[in-house]
Amino acid sequence: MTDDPFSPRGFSETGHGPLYLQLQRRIADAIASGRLGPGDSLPPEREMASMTGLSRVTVRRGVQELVASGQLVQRRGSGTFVARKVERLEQALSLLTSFTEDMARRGRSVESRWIGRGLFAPSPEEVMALGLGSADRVARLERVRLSDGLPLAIERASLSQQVLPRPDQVESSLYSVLEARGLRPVRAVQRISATNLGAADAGFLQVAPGAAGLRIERISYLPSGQVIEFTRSLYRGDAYDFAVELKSAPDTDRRPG
Amino acid sequence: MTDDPFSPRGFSETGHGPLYLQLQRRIADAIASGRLGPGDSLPPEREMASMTGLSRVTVRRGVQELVASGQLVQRRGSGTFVARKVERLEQALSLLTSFTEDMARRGRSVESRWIGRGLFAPSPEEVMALGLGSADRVARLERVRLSDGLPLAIERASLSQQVLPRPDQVESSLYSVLEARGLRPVRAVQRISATNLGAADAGFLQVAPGAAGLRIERISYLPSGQVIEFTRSLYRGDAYDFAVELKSAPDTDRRPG
DNA sequence: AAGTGGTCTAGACCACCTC
DNA sequence: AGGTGGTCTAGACCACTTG
Repeated sequence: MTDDPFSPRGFSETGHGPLYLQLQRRIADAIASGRLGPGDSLPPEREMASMTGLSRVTVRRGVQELVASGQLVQRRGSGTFVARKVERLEQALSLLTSFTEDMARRGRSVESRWIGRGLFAPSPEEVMALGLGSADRVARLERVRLSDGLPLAIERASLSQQVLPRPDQVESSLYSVLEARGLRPVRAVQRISATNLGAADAGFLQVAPGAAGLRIERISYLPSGQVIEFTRSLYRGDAYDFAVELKSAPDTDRRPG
Repeated sequence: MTDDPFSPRGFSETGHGPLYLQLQRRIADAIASGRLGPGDSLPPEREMASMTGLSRVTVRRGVQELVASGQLVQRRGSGTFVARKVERLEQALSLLTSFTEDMARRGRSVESRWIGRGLFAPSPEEVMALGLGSADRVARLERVRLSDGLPLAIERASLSQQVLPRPDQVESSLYSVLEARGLRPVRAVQRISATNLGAADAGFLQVAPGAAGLRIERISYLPSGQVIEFTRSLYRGDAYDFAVELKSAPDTDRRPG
C-alpha cells in the first residue's frame, strides 16, 4: 500500500495489536519505503489524532518509540520531523587513541562543551579504579564531545591529582596534556555495555530520554603498569559504531583428537 | 530522607520538574539506597496514584523508564517488582569464540531456543556480506541464547549454502559443526553499537520494549581469507559486558619533535 | 497571537493471573 | 471473582517557537 499512514482505514480491526503499535508500524513503514523522507514534517499530533480517529495520547505513544530510536525528532513549538540520517562513525577499538585524535584523523571538527572540571574528593568508585589514598583528591573532566556540531558522546574522566594537578589547563585533548607531562597511557582495558539514557544524559546528547547509548568504561595504564586514567563515556547509540578485529584463541586453534 | 517514595509531600513544588520525573527519581533513590530491595513489590499503580496524589497515567509514566532500564519488572495480573540483580557477564572481545564455548568456559549452562533454521533466498545484505552469487542460497540460524535459564542474546547467523548445506544439523554450537567440516574461522571483524530493542526482540529477551541492547555484527573469515559467516546478534544491555584490551597505535607511540 | 509539543487528569474497558 | 497491569479516551493547561 502506498497510502498515507494517517488514513483511518484499518485501525481497530482485531488481530493487529494495540492501536499505538499499528500507528507506529505505519509511520515506520512510511519512512522505510521513502514515502516520508529525512527532514519531512509529520502532521501536528492533534491533526494525526483527528486523521486517524485516535486520541492524541495514543498518537503520542505511537510516536514515542520512534523518537526514542532516533527515527523521528520532535521540537516543541515546532513539530515532528523525520530524522536526518546520522552517518555512523566507526572507531577501531584495537587502537588506543583519544576522541580528539580519532576525529582529527577522519578530518572532522572536534568541539567540547565542558560540563564540569576541577578537583574533588573521590567517589568510592574512583578510589577503587585509580588506587587512591584517603587523602588524595581527584581531577574530574566532564564534557560533551561534538563533531561537526553533532553531540556524539559524554566523557567523564577521572585522574589522580598527582597525575593532573591543574585540570583547568586541559583545553582540548586530555591525551596531549598527558603526553606533554610524559604520562601518555600505552594500554587500556575497556568494558562495553548498552544502557538506556536518562533524561539528563539524553539532553546532553540531544536524543530522547530512554534512547539506547553505548557505555564504555576505560582504565588506562602507563608503561610502568600504573593506572593513570579512569573514564566513563556514553556514546549515542545511533551515531557510533565500534569496530574490533578478533583472532582465535591460541588454545582453541587446535584440539586433541 | 528515609521516607517512603509514595508520600504526597513534596510533589508539585515548583522547580523540581515534571511530576512523573519526581516520582521516578524517588523510586530510583529508594532502590539505590536499599529501601526497596530485589524482588520487593511496589504498591499497585492505582494505589501509588492515590498515595502520591498523582493520576495513574502519571504514575505509569514515571515507572515506565525504570522498567525500560531494567530496574523494575512488571507482570500483568501480578504486580510491579524491583528487578533481581542480573549478574553481568564479561566477554573478552579479543578472543574469537562461540557463545557455547564462552559459557562453557565459565561453567554456565547453555540453552538455545530456535526461532528459525533453514535455507533461504539471500537478502541483499547477506549477498554483500557473504559474497554470494545470484543463484546461491543462504543458510540461516536464528536462535535465542540462554544461560542458566536467562535469555541473554538473539543470534542470527547467515552462511553460504556451500558452507553449511544442512542447517538443520546444527544442534548446539555452530562452530563445532564448522570445525568438524574443517571450516573453523580464525579471524573476524565486529561492529558494536547500541539500539533500542523493538517489541519482538524485547519479547525474546524478556525485557521491556525500548530497553537498550548491544547490537553486534560479525563477519568471520577462514585462514584463506574467505568469508564464512555473517552474524547479527542482540545482547541484553543489562546482562552483558564486553571487555577489550587496547594498545597504543604504533604510529602514535613516538612523535616527531 | 496562533500553533506546537509537554504534561496531567479522571475515568473507562480489557487481558491476564491468582495477590 | 477480584486484583493487576495494558490500553484508550476527551479535555485541559503550560512552555516554547514562530510553521
